[in-house]
Amino acid sequence: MDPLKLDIIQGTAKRRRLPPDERRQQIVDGAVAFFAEVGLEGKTRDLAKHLGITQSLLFNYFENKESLIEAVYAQVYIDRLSPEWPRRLIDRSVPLRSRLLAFYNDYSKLIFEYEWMRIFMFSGLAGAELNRRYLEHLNKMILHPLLDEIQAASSKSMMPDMEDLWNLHGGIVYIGIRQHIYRMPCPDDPSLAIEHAIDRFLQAFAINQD
Amino acid sequence: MDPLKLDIIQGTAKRRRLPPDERRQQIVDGAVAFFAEVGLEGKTRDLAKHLGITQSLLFNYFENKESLIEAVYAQVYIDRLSPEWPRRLIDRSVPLRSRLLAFYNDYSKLIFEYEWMRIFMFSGLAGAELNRRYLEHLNKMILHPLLDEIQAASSKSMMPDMEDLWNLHGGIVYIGIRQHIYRMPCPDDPSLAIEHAIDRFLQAFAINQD
DNA sequence: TACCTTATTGATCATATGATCTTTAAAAGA
DNA sequence: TCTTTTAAAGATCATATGATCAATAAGGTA
Repeated sequence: MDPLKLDIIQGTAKRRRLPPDERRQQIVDGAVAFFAEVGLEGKTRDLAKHLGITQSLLFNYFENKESLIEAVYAQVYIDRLSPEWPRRLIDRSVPLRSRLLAFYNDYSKLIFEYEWMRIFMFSGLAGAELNRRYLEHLNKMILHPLLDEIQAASSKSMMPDMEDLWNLHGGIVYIGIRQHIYRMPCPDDPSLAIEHAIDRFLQAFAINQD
Repeated sequence: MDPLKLDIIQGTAKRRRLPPDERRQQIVDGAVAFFAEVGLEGKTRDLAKHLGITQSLLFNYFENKESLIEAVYAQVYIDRLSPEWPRRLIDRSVPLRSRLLAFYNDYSKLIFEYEWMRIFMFSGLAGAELNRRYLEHLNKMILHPLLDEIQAASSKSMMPDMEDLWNLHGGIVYIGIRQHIYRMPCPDDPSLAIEHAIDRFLQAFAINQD
């Protein structure tokens, strides 16, 4: 076991000086894990204990609890939506099915993480502005272009609308909700379920599934 | 405006005696609305203010905050899963599609309620035992029988598994999540989206959609 | 090694919070 | 109208919690 960890448990840990940037990052990392576990109303004393530092040290790096949570949000939300996807999703040199599979397999790897999933849900329930912005961004940069692609590829007699696409999206995201919010047993690898969901969707709109 | 409500706002409300059963129910109803809004860590003083009573009165009716939350859980969870559905879902005198439509239209009416949706999510994140039991019950009494029905109706070459059914279920439930957790604009009536999702599902498994 | 800078600690404050208990008064019955 | 019962309020307690600040010591530097 890490000797520092052992010292913390035994209460015999010596005071350790870290460069401010490093300590700050350590606190944010710990806060992400901590708040993902217990929610954003988790107590600063518990977080400090979890980190093996004093509670007062937290306020040396963050003005108050709110700004610490802002840093947690930033760490969790930043770069979740890769700027490459909007381009790749509309690249018609690649079959639509391949694009959908590639996107949702990448995307699920990101959002099916314990910390992301739970902090997203906690912040959503709390009505966080960042949450709202994220969903608007997802809608505008991913889902709308995607709907255009799917509509372009589908037969005119049965075009999907945005609500249909949300259904595809929601069915996939729900795997992560089952796993990390409800802690239900789930497949280790969701890619097969994702593939099937995408294929059912494409089939319904008579889209070539080669 | 309700004169009592006005009195509460103006702080001129007179003390009102209610029969204990009635007051208790009033507290539980108020607590459901209150905790759905702010989460289970909402403060008893805020709840009391919301109800127009003193904070101490809460503890006249509930031993502690935990037992009040238990009462909230009970009110929200009890009778959500009608005992009729397991029977109706396996009634093969009715077409499978009709059974699915009837079930999910009924079910969505129940779970797409603001209070239910949010308290379910709050309690899920908190790891409440009742939440776990509810999902096990849903799995055993609804989804498993449903899978049997769908498998019996589908062509042998492509049978859905439980993960496929969770995908259908999740895609539908996600409408409520978008609406009440993320507060996104959603269709007033989800029945069309539900119908389309069910039809895509049935089509994929070559099930008669008459 | 001695010194200096400053990261970290420990003590402490003000307020918030769940819970308790005595006092008050609303409503029913004599 | 007076009395009785008890629902409800008001005062209060013990602890929890976010935040502050002076004291301390780790680790680099001369």
